[in-house]
Amino acid sequence: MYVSNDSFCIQQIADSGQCFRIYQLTDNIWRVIAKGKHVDVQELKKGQHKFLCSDDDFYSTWYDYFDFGTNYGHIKDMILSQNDPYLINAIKFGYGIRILRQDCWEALISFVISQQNNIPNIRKVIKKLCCNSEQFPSADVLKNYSIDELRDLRMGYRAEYIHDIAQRVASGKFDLNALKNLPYSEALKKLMTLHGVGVKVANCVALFGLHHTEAFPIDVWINRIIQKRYSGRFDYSKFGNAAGIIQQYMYFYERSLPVDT
DNA sequence: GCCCAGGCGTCCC
DNA sequence: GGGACGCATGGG
Repeated sequence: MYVSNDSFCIQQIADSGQCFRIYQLTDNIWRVIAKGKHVDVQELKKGQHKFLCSDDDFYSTWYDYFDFGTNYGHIKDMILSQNDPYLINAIKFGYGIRILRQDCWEALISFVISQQNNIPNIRKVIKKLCCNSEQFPSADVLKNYSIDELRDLRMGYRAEYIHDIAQRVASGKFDLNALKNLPYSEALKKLMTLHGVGVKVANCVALFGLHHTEAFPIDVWINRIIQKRYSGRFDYSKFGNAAGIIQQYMYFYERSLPVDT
């Protein structure tokens, strides 16, 4: 299945820090694991990819996952029209970034693990959590792990959070499915009732797991950008539903720059 | 040994 | 409501 799209780059998405289960197989092929299965994606040249799967599989699974129903060209044009030099450079650099439509549960657990952690390590822990399989453990499976067993997966102090969240979701005390019907601000509030989920993690779950693209997660990198490039003030709310996408362009671009620039 | 990484809960004011 | 602090782990 050939895909031609100027706003899609599998390498950039793999390195964008929004998902942790895309693995580089060769110099131009990446394996994407999601929804209990995988697809290998080959970059032929800029803006042109080959999905190594059937057309049926592409349209029933991966079209939605990679958010191909959204026109990122239009979103970029809207952002570019603001004439913000930093954002212009960020979009030029991260032209192939998109917001994936990930599973909410996986996003929740992944971003609890992500706190005070670095991306290579996050990927490693999640891989162990999945027992090297393509199936991300459900709440029903995770609830049976003891805190010590979770610690053995090198989660550190986050093991207690994961344990507690798995109990609450598996027991139905926390209704993950109900989250999907809530508007952004209410979903955020609900998420933050979970032990180990603060403002940042809740926003990541809202953005990557619930596709609330007005969410604007602020981690150490984004905070640094706001301090360094915007004198401590950045009004992301003016971008509305594009705020979360802008956040990804900024995050991806800043991390590519050499220090002290 | 130090500092940093897609932070958060707790304590204290 | 804000500021300091501890927290596991791995890499530079």
